[in-house]
Amino acid sequence: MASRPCSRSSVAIDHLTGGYERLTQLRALLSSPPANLSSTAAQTMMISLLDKSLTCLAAALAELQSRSPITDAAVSDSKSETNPCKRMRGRGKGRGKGMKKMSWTINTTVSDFDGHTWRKYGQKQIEGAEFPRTYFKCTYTDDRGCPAKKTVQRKQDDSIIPKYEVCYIMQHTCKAMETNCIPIEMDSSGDTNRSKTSSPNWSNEQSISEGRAASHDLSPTPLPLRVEDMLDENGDGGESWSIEFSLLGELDFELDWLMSSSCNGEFDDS
DNA sequence: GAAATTTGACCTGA
DNA sequence: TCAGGTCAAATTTC
Repeated sequence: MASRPCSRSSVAIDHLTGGYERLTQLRALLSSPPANLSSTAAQTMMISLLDKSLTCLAAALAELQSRSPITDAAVSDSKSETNPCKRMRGRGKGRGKGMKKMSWTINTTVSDFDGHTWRKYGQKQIEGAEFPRTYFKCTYTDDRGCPAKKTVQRKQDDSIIPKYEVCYIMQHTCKAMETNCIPIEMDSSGDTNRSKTSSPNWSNEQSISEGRAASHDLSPTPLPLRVEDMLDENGDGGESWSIEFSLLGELDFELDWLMSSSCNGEFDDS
């Protein structure tokens, strides 16, 4: 049983708490929408709340990533051959030093919420997968040397809303994350300042935005908000844990933290 | 014209 | 040998 990661970082807890509070407020808003608000304004507020929740969660992830001790337990326990996070060994041109990188996965219906800009650099049909895997790297990889990458794998799912497994690899060094938990401004101006910087173009039929759009079609019916902290029970000492959120029965994302780094702090061989 | 995306080829670890 | 990650030229978009 891995030590509870929450105890490692009060900052991460703060971010998680902030995200939870916003989700709670969102639920309250859905349960009893203010009568003086138009449906459009209410939806705008909901979207704003949701976006801020997501940025808080992303900030928590970043905090945990930057503070977590390095261990190779998770890597050695990699079982999933289709999970890029658990398989990353630096294949490809000019690589091959056996680099192992910090990574974590998020199962989500909204994969473009992380507030970063990404450039697609590849797409690959993965064996056994119905949909191709898409490879992104930070827009600033070239000019700022930011090592952050992510892969997006649409998962086979019978539901209408597509689900994606987003694997983040390495942390952004290009800029401070735009993920600080900002005090909620419960205005109804309609200006949500929604982040439009991430994933500017989801290629092909990969309508990731489609999932986002669907997620915005929120029903006023109060639905359960569930936050579960599910620590890894493998008991192998690996720094692996996940937090699953299920919001409104429509939006869900699972933070599957995997410390897949074991190179004594050398995250990259570049 | 610059930037981003597409896509086939290439490379490497398993 | 194969699967998967990356490169880079061609193409598309703004």
